[in-house]
Amino acid sequence: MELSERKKKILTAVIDAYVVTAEPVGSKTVAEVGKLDLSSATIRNEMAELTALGLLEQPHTSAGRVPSPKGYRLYVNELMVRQRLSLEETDEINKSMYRKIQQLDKLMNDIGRLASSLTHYPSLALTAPIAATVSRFDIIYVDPNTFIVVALLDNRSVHNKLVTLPFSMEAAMISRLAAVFNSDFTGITEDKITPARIDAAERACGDTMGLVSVIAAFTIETLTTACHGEAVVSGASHLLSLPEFRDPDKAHELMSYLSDNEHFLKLPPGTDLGDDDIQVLIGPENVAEELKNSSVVIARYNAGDNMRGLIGVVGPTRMDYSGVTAKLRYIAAGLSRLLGSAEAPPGFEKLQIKGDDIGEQH
Amino acid sequence: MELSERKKKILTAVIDAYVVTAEPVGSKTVAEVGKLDLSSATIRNEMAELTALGLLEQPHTSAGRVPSPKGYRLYVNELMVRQRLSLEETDEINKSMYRKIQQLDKLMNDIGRLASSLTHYPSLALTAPIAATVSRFDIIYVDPNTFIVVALLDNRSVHNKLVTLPFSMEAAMISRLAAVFNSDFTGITEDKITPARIDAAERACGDTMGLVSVIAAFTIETLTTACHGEAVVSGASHLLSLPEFRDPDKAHELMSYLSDNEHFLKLPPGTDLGDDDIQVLIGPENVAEELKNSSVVIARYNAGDNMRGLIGVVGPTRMDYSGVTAKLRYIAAGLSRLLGSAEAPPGFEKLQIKGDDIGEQH
DNA sequence: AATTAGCACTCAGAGAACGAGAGTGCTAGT
DNA sequence: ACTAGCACTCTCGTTCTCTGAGTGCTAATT
Repeated sequence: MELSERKKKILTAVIDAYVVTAEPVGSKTVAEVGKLDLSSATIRNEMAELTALGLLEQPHTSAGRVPSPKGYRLYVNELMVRQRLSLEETDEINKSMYRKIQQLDKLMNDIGRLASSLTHYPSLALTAPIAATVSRFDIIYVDPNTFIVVALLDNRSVHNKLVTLPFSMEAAMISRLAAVFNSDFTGITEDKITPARIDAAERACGDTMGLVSVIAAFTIETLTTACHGEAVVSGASHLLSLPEFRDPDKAHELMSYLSDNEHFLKLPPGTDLGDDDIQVLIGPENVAEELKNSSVVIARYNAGDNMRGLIGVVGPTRMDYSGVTAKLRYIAAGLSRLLGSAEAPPGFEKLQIKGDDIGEQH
Repeated sequence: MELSERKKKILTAVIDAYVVTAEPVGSKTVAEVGKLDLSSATIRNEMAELTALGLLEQPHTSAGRVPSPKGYRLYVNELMVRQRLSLEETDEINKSMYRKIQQLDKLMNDIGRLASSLTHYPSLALTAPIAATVSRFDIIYVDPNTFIVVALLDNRSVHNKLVTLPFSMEAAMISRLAAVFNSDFTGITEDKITPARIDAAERACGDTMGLVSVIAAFTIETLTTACHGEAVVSGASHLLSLPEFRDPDKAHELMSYLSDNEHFLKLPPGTDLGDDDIQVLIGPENVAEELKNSSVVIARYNAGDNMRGLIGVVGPTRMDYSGVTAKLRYIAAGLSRLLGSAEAPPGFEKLQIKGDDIGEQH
């Protein structure tokens, strides 16, 4: 069933007003802000019909109307104008994004923080789990008791571990270990590292001291954590300034849910983002009980096969969907662009420039 | 002025009761739980005197008494019995601590979470800034456009960076770079890496393509972040279950303060932990305005020269100081022990065992 | 037929009034 | 030195009332 143009306008007006005030919206208010030249009585009739359609709700008989989840859904799908960010906003995003791109491990944190401070909602930033393999091992001999294992993964991240031995060992062993690992442990996923394979490697190296086991264990650990995906939640305290969370119990419920970020690791596979790279989950559309009264907006970023993930915010169903989606879309696009350019990854030029900067500072 | 034994007992009783109920404590309650065989009237008189001494406070005339910060201070300094942890508790701590000790970078996070879940207060975990130097460089040639820089720091942590070039370069350059960096950039702190030194290194290597700059910049970055110290706050949502933070504004104030963990980076130098490795800051003793109504308990861990830091919790002044200090003390001691044993660092034996485990699983 | 003005009705929320109960300080008695 | 008793204080929860925003409906208007 298609809504009349007028009903659409009224629904939009109700949502717009409710988003800023968090108070039920009356017919009079709609008449004023809605830019329709109608009396409040006419609007009352229309609003009654919208309520009958389940797009609006009435907290109690003599109160104004509040958008229902279904109403928000319609708004998000059809009515919402795709907002453009102001120059100041894009500027701010760009600046924050380019600044800290260097440390990739800190990136998720920073992006989350950015999203949160931009939208004033708690944000979540997560990387999708992707099966990784080691594409190359190097083992650095430090002293007879110490060596460093370096593993270069196929997603171009580098991991290392310092190994200290309670006995000494000759340097030749190192090169044997490196050779064996490079031939037998590269290009395979974590589950392929079987005890059989480890045994074979031990024989191949003539290792009687468990060195192969140590390196294999490090490899397994590296691959699992690399695959694991990670979730960070930032800015949870923003919730407390929202009227819907003035009830400390409500706030507590959601915040404890958010603080266990394991919950969100399960998110990416389940959610299909469809054509657009953004998805809005309104109130009861969320599977988690704790989120049934809140909305989640997530945008996907996609930096080649190496790195994918989501960036999103959590807020009350009364949310500035237009603004939030615009901001998240922009951040995600930036992230894809920045990380995706595999040829000039985390900043060769930038690093060089940074070197120069330092040169001038001193 | 020395308090009579009886007054001490009464003060202790008031604090003990207030800690669990968060309600002003009346003379009758003290008479019951205080184990003194006195009538409430006598206790009333004593409590009046304690109030006059500023150790107790009265929210209003016809209410019971509440400990003042001064009262807590006295309690913490003299009255509090040093609590022993139960076997279950130490077990739990030990288990959680040994489990995840492997990934040193995740450690702070996990320890913070542990402290928080144990005490039910928000926790903060931070590492002290310590000047670091590189003790050894290695550069791994991957392909003509790619190499990996590995830096072993004097605190035995290893850092690396994958560098991708927009042009190709011969392998010989790599060894020259490694040699120069190992001779000229080891054992020096970040501020010694001057443009002059970089220029000299560039000439020494015959580097015209800025490779030295890239590596130098990486070194600087590594050293500064290694020095920088880090702070993580976990479990902030615990605040919301406390009666003193039922007022959302109060909760919001403290939580936003906590969520900006920069604040705590400044903490360690300022605070002198005295003889004992634990410190309690009660209410107004805190410098930060936002903490004037809360207490902070911090314990220091010290793992040799390589790693020092603090682990602490934030809570209302009404806090189970005895239990919290005991737990933090235990965690900090465990941390010192675990990290401090530089000879068997992040788990050689454990890793080996882990390898075996995996062997059996498959 | 669509819109509007008018009106009676509903109901949440703010404020006043009130009583109960916990706790106090003081006095007089043990 | 301690305690029993008592008058007094003050918060907190309850009840009650009143106000006002907002509604739905009807009758009038365009």
